[in-house]
Order: sequence, then structure tokens, then C-alpha cells
Amino acid sequence: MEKITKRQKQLLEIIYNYIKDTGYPPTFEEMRESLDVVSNQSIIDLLTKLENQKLLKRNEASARSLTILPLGNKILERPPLIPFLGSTTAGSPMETMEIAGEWKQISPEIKELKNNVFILKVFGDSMINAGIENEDIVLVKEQKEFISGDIVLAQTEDGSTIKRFISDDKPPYVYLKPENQKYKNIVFTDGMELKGKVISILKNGYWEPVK
Amino acid sequence: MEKITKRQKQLLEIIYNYIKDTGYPPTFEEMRESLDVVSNQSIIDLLTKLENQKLLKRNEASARSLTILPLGNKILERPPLIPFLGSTTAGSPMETMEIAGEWKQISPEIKELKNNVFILKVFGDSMINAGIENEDIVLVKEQKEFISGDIVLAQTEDGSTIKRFISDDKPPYVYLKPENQKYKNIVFTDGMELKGKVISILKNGYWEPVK
DNA sequence: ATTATAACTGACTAAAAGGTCGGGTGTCAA
DNA sequence: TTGACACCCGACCTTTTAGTCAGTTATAAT
Repeated sequence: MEKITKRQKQLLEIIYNYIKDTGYPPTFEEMRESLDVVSNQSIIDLLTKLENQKLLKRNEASARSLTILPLGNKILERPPLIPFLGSTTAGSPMETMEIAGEWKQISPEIKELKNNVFILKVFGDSMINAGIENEDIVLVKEQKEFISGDIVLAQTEDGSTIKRFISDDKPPYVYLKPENQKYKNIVFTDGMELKGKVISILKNGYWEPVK
Repeated sequence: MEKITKRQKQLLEIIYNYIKDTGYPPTFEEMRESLDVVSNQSIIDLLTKLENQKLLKRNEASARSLTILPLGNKILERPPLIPFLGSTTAGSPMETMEIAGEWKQISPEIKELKNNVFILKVFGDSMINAGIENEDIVLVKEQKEFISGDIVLAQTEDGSTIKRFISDDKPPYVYLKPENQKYKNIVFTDGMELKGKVISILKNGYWEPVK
């Protein structure tokens, strides 16, 4: 019950590909056909073993309710089938920013991508509580309007920075909030400008939504 | 039968979110509960209308076999739930390449991303039949071994280029094939080196698998 | 007022789907 | 050579699920 067998891996592979192709997992019958077996028990046996190894999850007793767990994707050396966040097709490219300050080296890493979405490498630890760690890659969508709670790319006098944008009904009304107790809030000044919103973070090779 | 109604959009939304959360579409019962109706017919009516508008597809008479079509995702202003291709966690970073030649400007656009996956902006039309158009963004995974048919990033004497890698049993055995009749095959020379494999193309804001 | 249409009800049916039971076979290691 | 184990069979059962049928209600358009 420790190492995946050939047959188990075959089934996991079949499930992965089926989901990739159709958008939903296969039925027992379809799995039986793919594996060329005739008994449900064969499938149940294999599924049970995949479950025991935490590669797969069978949810409530219900049709097609299989989920490949992260460990399963890892074994298959495939990325999980998660949504790619970030899109939009309009908008003008952002000018390259000159950067310094807290996130010292953002600048050389800023890459115009396409339209109004681009990728940034961030440096520093001021957003660790939001899941953004030193040297992480984030996907930023260029926009002009923000709502309180958005994680934004802000251009300040001494450079660009990633922070949470907060607007509420008490002074100072609008400010930038680091997600790390070590740092203080940043109040808005005339020279500051919000460039875009962080919509996704690259973690372990996968894009994850922001928190 | 032309414009989506509030109720129809609600259902589409419910399906989208369900798939996003679970990895597979909801059953009729789950949709009934989410919409707070008691009859299957209500769901069937709505699904039929969504289908007529090409927002959704019901596949073979089978459980949980719903697919949100591109038009449906567009209406929801959500990206389709497609896999994000490209990952792996090991591997050394690729050295920045000096570029010239056919894809003239790849170089300034090469961005080291993380580990052995990076993003490239490509210029030129030599791969249009493979769906890679001028100024498209592609995702490249750094690797050393390739199989015939892979689309690869090759470094040649006069720069880098994206081409299809072909190896077969007739001379010249191994060569690079542009996906455009206007261009000729490139035979291998000593100075050439394959840097990585194109695993995804950014199209209209979404990452798509390569063909 | 009439008509069309979206949305819905409630009882029902048929098929699909998951699961059980009681086995069997082949392989490998102790 | 005897278990342990992975994998499989086939008949059967139960629940889930999609779908049908014959209507009703609400709303908006002509």
C-alpha cells in the first residue's frame, strides 16, 4: 500500500486524460472499457488503492465524483487542471517602470506580456500573509479601478510595490496595507499611482488565485 | 431564444462555480437546490435554453455531463477552466540568450520565470500553421530530450527560433520544420542547440495547449 | 384581452451508475 | 509451499440520475 503499481498508474492516467478531454471524470463503465476489464470490482479495487495513497479522492456516493489530488498530479508529472486566472483582451501596454525601494528589483523583472496582463517577479516579505513570498511570480492585470481588499501594484516615489488596497470610512480612508506585521500601512500621496491588480500567483509551477 | 435571462445566467453561474470547486459538473438535484426549485423540468428547461444559445453543452445522456462552451465563459466573463500547462519544480535557470535572425527580437522578451519554465514573445509567421502567430506569447519548458513533433526553441548561429522538431528515418533524419509553406526546413548543424519545448500558447488571454 | 414565452410543479419512469457478494488467478517473497 | 497481495470475474442489488408527461403561474408584448 505504498508504491503505485503499473495498473493503478494506468487508471490514474486514464482519469486525468478523461477529465482533460471532457471536463468531468469518467464513469465506472468508461474506466472499465479503458482498462479493458469487465468487473466493477476491478475499478473499485484500484480506486481504493489510489485513495489510500492519497492520489485520488472519491467524494460522496455519486456519479463521476472523482478528484485527482495534488499528490496524484505529481505522480503523473502533470499540472492540476485548475483555471488559468487572468485574461482580458483590451487595454494599452503599461510603460516600463523604474523601480527602487522596498521591492528593490521589480523593475528588471517586469515583463510586458500581452495587452493588459503582465508578469512580475516580486522581492521582499511584506505580503507573506497573502501568500506572496520573496521571489514569487505574480500575474498583474492593468486596471484603473480597484475595490477595497484588492492586492495592487502601486508606484510610489521610491519605486513600485505590491500591497493590499484598503478603502474604508475612517481616516486615512484610503491606504496600502502590507500583509506582514513588520511593516506599516502606507498612506496615499500625490505621487502614488495604482497600476494594476494582482490576479494570480505562481506557486510550485502552478498559477493560484490570490487570497 | 436570443438573450440570456437572469435565471439562465444564474444556472450557468452555478454550474461554473460548481465545476470550479469540485472539478466536475453538478447533478440535476444539486442544481435544483442551488436554484431553489423542486422540479427537474425547471432545470431541463433552463439547460435547453442555454444549449440553444450555445453557451452550454449536454453530452450523451449521462450523469454530470455538462460542458460550458467558450461563449458561456464569455458571458460569465470568466476564463474557461482549462489546464495551466507547464510546471515542474526542478532544473537550473536558462542563461539569457543573445538573439538575432528570423525571430529578431526574441531576446529582449525572454523572461526567466521560475525554475525551468519561462515565457517568450515570438515574432514572425513561420509557425502560423501550428497556431503561433506574430507577437504571440508562448510558454517554454526547458528540457534536453525531445520527440519528433515537439515544437522547440532552438538556438542557431544567427539567433533563436521556434520550430517543429522532426526526426524520422530518411535523410536528413533530424531537422527543424517551420509550420508555414513559405519557409524551408532547417537541417541541424553543430552550432545548434535545442533549449526547450513549447508547451502552451497565450491566446486571447488564455493559455492553450500547442497543437 | 389574447398570445407567447419563461419558469415552474409533482408524480412518474427508465436507465445509468455505484456498490456488494463470493469467489478466482497469478506473482512474489518468506 | 504457504500466505499475502494485486488484480480480476460475474451475477446481482440499490441508489442516483436524467428524463417524461401533463399540466400551472407569471410576465411582458401585441
